[in-house]
Amino acid sequence: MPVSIQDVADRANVSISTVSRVLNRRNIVNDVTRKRVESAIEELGYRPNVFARGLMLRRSHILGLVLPDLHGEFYSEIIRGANARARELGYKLMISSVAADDDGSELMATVADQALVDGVAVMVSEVNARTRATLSTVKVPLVVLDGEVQGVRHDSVVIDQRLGAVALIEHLIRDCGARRLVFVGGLPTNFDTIERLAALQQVAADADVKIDPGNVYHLDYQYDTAFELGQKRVKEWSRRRFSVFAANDEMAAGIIDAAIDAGISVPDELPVVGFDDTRIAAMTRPRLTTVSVPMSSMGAAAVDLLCQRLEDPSRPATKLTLQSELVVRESCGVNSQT
Amino acid sequence: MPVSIQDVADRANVSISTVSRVLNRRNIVNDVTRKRVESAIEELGYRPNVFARGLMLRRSHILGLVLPDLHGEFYSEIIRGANARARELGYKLMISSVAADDDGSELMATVADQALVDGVAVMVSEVNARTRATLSTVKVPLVVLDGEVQGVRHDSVVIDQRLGAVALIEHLIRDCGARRLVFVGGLPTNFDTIERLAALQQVAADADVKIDPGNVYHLDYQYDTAFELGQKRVKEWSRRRFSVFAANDEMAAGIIDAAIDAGISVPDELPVVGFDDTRIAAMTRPRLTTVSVPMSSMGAAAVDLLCQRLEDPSRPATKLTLQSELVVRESCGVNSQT
DNA sequence: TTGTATGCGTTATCAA
DNA sequence: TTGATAACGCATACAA
Repeated sequence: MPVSIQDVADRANVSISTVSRVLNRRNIVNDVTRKRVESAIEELGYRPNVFARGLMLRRSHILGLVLPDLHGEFYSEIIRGANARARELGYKLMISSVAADDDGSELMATVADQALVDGVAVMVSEVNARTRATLSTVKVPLVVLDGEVQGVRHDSVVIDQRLGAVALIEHLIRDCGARRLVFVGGLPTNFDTIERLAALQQVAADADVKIDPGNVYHLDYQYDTAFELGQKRVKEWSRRRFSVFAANDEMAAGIIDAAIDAGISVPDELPVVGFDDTRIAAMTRPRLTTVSVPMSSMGAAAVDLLCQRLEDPSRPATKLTLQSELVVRESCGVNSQT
Repeated sequence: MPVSIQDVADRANVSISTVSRVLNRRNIVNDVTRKRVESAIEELGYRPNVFARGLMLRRSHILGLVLPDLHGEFYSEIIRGANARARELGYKLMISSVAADDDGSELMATVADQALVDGVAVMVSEVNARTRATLSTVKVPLVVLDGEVQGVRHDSVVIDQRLGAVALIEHLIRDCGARRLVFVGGLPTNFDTIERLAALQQVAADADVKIDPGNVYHLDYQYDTAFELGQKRVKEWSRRRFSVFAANDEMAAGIIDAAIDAGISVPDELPVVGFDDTRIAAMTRPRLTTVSVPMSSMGAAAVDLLCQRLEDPSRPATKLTLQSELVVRESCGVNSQT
């Protein structure tokens, strides 16, 4: 049933080498024979066997993309960006996700599965000894998304959250007059949470604004849990003139809705800002002031980096930094339309 | 650099066949030799070459998943479900998306790329002659998601939107007293839009409720365009006591926000319902009455079907139907908590 | 229980 | 410009 290069050769009365040549470097074969081979290919509906070809060329033209099972839009936007670029460059994408709370074994299995990919982009929500050990076993070009793994040679694409976060908080403090802040983040070990909280603390210290450790909450990036937290705290926060910095839009939306349900006006009685600038940010009322993070660009950049290293393996390790950007809308109290 | 089965054999002082045997979990290998081979494998960090193996076994253990570039959450939920099940069954997932407005050539290219997958699940936003022609060239097991392709042998998993849609509209008419309806859908050629509109028209006819063709809008499933439409129409709709049936949650959210911005109360002055029960549905105020659609189950089912056919190619074509379900919240005017 | 030899479909090397 | 043939790494029928 499967038609091989030999079948084509037979039908065109040539050798398999000739068929292979019209397939790959078509110019070095006589016009007439080429036509003959081409129509044989056409008639037989011949497609080269990917495995045989991969065996020879040691290339699959497949890239791996390993993601933690993230809060929705991030996830899909990275895939979208990576997918689009991969197609442009003639690659396909193999995707797997490993649970955010993975103990490392799942990542291990996933990475081991990558035997056939030409390169792999990995996003780990948390870098620890185990992930480091696992990633050090990767034999193909490796790109780490949104993080760095010490002691492992890899390119990386990171988002400079710092700049956007700093701009956001400065805006909150300087332009909106925030004096007391609440931080609602993900797990304390989460890379993004760490970065965003660090930015907050730095700017707050500079501006002589207090962050009480009791006002740092670690949730799970979900709307529901943030909403529940909001239900409990929102009145107090409002009374004490707090402003809320949520580490993603979804949690910000949860807080806002809890406030509104409690009859508290956002931003007048409680300013709230988010992070990521997902579609949700334009759907809340008031619309979210947030930081836009180039998610799909990150996916595309990862693919770029992978392909570049594939072409030039000796290239020095590259770290690509993408900028995040403050997006001022209504939820912070100063609607300076950009 | 790449360590082959021969290297392992050498190191363990056995032949490659023995290595191959311990690899394929054949218990027909002496315990002592097996141990020796296993530690050789371990020490060398040997991984079987996927291509060589594929060449022999004619199996890659990779499944293809082709999706249109859909409205966010649908897309990622299907991937999530498919990915999880694929892992359970020992398969990997290759994902590609083809633009919803593809003229067919992109789908063609994508499908042609699937040469190495053991099977492929395809979701087409629109079934036409061209997609049909393209899909008929697929040589591996094919599962069509949310649609059927005449004349092409394939399994399929569809969501019975009809039932959920009918329940939704009956609820709107019977329980909420809707007498005039506006439909806001996607493109007229979109499968989901067609189904949902058909359900609407059927129920409306049965209940003697009018659907003026002028009140059927075809947008693009996005929040923004629905919001814009809402800005123009919401007052008139409210004045004339219309209810709005949006074909997805995102557009419903757009309409609701436009209404609220215009000072129109939802649902009191304008009931609005959505479809899909995405996370957005719980984030609107009022919360959306909608129809829950088992998105991730669809992905998982697709993988199941693929694997089943892989095991038994002669199995008759299967059509798996997943049920959708009415979810009553607040946006329709009757908050009968389920 | 283990080893030898063959073939899977392709590209690459070399000779014609 | 073309053809014969040797790899590529693995699984397997068959021999030992």
